[in-house]
Amino acid sequence: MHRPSPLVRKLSHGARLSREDCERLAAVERDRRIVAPRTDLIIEGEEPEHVHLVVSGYACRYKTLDDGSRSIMALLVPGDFCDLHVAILGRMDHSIATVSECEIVRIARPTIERLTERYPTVTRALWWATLVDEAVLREWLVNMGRRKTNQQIAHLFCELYVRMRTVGCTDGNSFAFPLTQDELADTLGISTVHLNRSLQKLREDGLVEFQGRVVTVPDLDRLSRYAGFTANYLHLRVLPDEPPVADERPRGRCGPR
Amino acid sequence: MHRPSPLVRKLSHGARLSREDCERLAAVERDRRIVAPRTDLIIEGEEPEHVHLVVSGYACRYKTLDDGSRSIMALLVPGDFCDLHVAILGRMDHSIATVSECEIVRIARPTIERLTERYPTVTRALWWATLVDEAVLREWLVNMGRRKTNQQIAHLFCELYVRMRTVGCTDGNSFAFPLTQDELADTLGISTVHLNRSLQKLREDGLVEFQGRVVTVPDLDRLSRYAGFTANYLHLRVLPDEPPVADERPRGRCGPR
DNA sequence: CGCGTCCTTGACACCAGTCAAGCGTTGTGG
DNA sequence: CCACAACGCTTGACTGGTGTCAAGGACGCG
Repeated sequence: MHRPSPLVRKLSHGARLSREDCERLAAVERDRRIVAPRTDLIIEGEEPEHVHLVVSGYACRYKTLDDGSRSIMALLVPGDFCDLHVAILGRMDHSIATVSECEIVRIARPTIERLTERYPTVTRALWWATLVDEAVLREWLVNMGRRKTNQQIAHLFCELYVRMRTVGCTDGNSFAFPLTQDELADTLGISTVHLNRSLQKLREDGLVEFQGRVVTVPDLDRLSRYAGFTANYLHLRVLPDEPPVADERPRGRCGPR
Repeated sequence: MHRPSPLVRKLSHGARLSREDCERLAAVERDRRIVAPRTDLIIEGEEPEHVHLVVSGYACRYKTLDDGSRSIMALLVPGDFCDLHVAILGRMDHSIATVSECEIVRIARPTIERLTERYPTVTRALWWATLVDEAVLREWLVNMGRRKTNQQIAHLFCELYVRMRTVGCTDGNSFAFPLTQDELADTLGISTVHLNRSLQKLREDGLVEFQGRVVTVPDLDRLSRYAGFTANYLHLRVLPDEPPVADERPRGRCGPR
């Protein structure tokens, strides 16, 4: 027996998956491909035939406005679907790109449909995943609207730490974080310069370390208190006290191999 | 034959509902109750037994932070579900309150489950509705992050005009908008004073009128261009050129009666 | 070695938040 | 019917957070 995939780890918080369910999900994940960093997977306006799933690395949802500014509306980590919704909505209303090098699974739409027609538990799990995505979006909205910059950054790091841990992609107190500061600024809705200075403040206060595409959170409790972070909106079954998995990837990578 | 309910009008953009489907949905909407303005329907942390649907009036999703500030993460207008997700996620991660006086339908969870088990088209329509909610959240994130205040306000008004029109709640160029400026500021993530001054600017420029809980958009095209608004993320089948419905409610109210 | 990408820093302007007061409207009770 | 209170909108003054522009520096890659 080998370790479960990020997807299975994540979905097991959303439904009680039988061993068969897990195997069905695993079967779907077989066809993987490596995608270079900063590569578009889907572009706004397309009507893709495949659903994409991140197995390792970071991807993001984004939109580019008329004036050239960019908004990153979601970070996709291992176990996250990129576009489960497109089967129903039809046309993409935003683009998706890799941030780091990624392993991506492409799943034909009929495969998903077959899965959801036959296995209600799997359906429920997928349903759950998209609802959690929605909850994350709401929290980001709160973050941008009503928290001050430092808290906002800290909050994002708390969230990512917990999300990465639930899919087994943390290494002790650290996790991979391949975004440039420009990209991070675009996800927080602030300017690069301001982000840079705020980050320095957080480092000075010993709340986070940030070097070489790896973020370290020395004391998650302290950072959470600082940011006003609670994991409730992630709707994890096993609460975030779940001990980090023992053996993990070395620095700068994320996802199983 | 009487006019379709806001819910049915809205969902018909998401799936090709048969007449029977429409009747099933209408049946569910029979048990209505009036709720006073500024009343909580559900509070963060609860595990409600019912799903709520807005038939008339405005409601909102919101969170209150530790420092007392409030963030409004969604405006719910006629035809919108408040908490379809709670059946799967279990616990509410935010609260929902009425803004104006509302007509609210309460639907027992088993009723929803029965509906979705038997009628795939209805299921698809509900699925679609929650995905549109998610798309709206993404657009709001863009709005807060990368548009300047005036555009941001204008964009929200464009969105609401189109949403209200698709459920038959506009009156020519006008629609009900019962939020106070404090509430509007909390949904845009800015301060009341700043909002007030920005609003005045929009009025001076003749882009929107705003009086007595009614917003008027004299020229939707102009406002859309100003705000950088496109309706694509609302995923409506009939594009927003759809002429406003002929007979409509008078000022200050919304929703059928 | 040289170029490009990303991070860092300084200077400066201005957008936006806060505090505080005034005004208008509404509704309620004497 | 009027007075008062409550609420929401508006305004001014002031401060500080945040964006912009620009330049320098560190690092990695070809």
